Amino acid sequence: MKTNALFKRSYNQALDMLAATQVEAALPSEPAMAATLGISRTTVRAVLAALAMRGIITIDGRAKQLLRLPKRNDYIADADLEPLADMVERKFMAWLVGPDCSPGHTINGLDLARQFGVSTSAIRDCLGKFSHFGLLERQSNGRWRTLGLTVDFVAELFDMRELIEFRAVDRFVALPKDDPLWGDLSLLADEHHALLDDFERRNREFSDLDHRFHKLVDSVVPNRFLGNIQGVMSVIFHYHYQWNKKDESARNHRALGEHLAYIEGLRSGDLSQARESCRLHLHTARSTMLASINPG
Amino acid sequence: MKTNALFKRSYNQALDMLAATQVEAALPSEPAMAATLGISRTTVRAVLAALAMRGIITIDGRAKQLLRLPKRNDYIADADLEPLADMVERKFMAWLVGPDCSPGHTINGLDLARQFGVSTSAIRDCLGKFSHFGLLERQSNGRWRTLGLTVDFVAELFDMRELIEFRAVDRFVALPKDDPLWGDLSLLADEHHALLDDFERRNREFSDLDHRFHKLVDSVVPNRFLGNIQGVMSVIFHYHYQWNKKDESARNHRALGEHLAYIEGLRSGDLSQARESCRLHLHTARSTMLASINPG
DNA sequence: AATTTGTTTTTTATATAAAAAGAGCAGTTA
DNA sequence: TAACTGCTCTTTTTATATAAAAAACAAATT
Repeated sequence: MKTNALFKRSYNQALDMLAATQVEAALPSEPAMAATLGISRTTVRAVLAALAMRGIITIDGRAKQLLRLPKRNDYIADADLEPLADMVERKFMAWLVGPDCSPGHTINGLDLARQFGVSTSAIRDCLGKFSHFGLLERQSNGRWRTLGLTVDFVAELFDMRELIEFRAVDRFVALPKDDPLWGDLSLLADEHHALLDDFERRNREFSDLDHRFHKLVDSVVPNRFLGNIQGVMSVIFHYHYQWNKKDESARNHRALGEHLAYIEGLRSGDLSQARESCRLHLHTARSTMLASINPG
Repeated sequence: MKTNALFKRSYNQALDMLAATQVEAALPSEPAMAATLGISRTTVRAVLAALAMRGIITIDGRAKQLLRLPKRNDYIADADLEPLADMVERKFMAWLVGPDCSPGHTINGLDLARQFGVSTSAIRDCLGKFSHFGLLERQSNGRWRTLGLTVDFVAELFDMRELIEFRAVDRFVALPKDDPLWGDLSLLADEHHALLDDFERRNREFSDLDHRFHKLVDSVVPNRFLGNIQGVMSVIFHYHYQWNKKDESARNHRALGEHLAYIEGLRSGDLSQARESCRLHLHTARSTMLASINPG
């Protein structure tokens, strides 16, 4: 049956909300809570019922009241709060780059299902997703073969990225000076400087900033296929950098500088300067990725 | 349970083989038949058992003999020989461009399953596939929304195609003169001329030739993400042109001519000529597609 | 009259079950 | 001794069943 991860997440969120409420205060209506939590009223009602059962609130028709502030052990342990598909994806990526899987390996879905503690359906969905990402191949007999996170794969991924981003740069430079994107770019530049100023403490925030910066640049050429490719890239980057913490700080510092040069290139209005600063940055990113995949 | 389309196809193929055999002749071994039909011995045995049951052959250990030649009604009707996934895909594409579906429409998986006469799992797989193709979108509440085969979609599809093929052209022109691809290109040019010479009768063969031509050009820049995009394109083209037979002959004739100019452009070694002939052809393809989607 | 709650109906996500197809082994035959 | 058959075990594919979540509806309250 379906997992109730949504319920558990919402329950904990509701506890957070109650923690900021006065005891004996009246609680908002069900539709209001549903809107706040971004879930359906059905789930809100399930959460409210559970809270009442635990003695945290009382419900009498539309009179809902907070009886006591939530305590630490009222929360549902976050062990199984992750959506199933995310968990499978995470474990699968770990398996894919781990020692149990070499490129060209034939995948045994049943075996993976047992290893991950999920049903074969979940594995099937996951395999389908990654095959669209080009990490797997479906053979004629219906079996799956890994292609692996190889040097070739990364090279092709970056080829595609460069193709797309170079075109975006061309369009970006040509934007009229009153386009709102220039303002967004300025804000991002400020964020870069702020991060540099407090780099020791905040360097881990770079990953998010990087994502937003490239997303902004690419947004001048909206294309849903590009979205797909960016999806692959963020999955790869996400897992990749999770396993390669070595030199993370130095890497981020260098990238920050390159971003600023890239932003200057865009602002200069000079196409060749913009292209060159973009090329430099993407080249560094490619080398970093290749070096950490192939550390030999 | 799993469909036995493979068994049925193999059974009919076996009948074809038997039709070319002498009555009372000894039949090949199971492994031999498995290799010939490209299936496992398990399925061969199921087919042989069915043939024996029908009195077409006798089996006694390894002594297998043809009793009588197969007749027309020995064949399994080809109604359900199509793999399930293909059938669902076909029906889904038809539904997607049909009157029951407008862009932005929320998809009811259960309803589609009933309409198509398949289980919801099959629909789910199909929706997953098309979402990677950018024709559908998954909403936060887990529902699917159609984006539809709109003008925007086609524009983005062709943007991507042009981006990829222009780059391929650059690389193609720079190939050394002894590269085997030049020979392949010559063969394709010959096929184009042969098709033009007998255009009245054979113009329907253009679709296949078109596919092979572009595949050859793009093969100079191997990239698995590109393969994904080409996958979308062939699905779209396949269904699109199936429903738009109008002006097909004239369209194919024009494209043949453009292909030949394109081939000349590549052979000339002159980059700007190659690019221009490519641009012209892709531009025509784009207009044709847009015109037939938006006939108003 | 506009919300809110209580209840019912739909729809989705996942596990389970079962058929189909593949893989492999041991004994047998040519 | 090399290939073949009969059998068993494994893996994949699909349908079905069921819990979770959403949506819709109706009665009640402010």
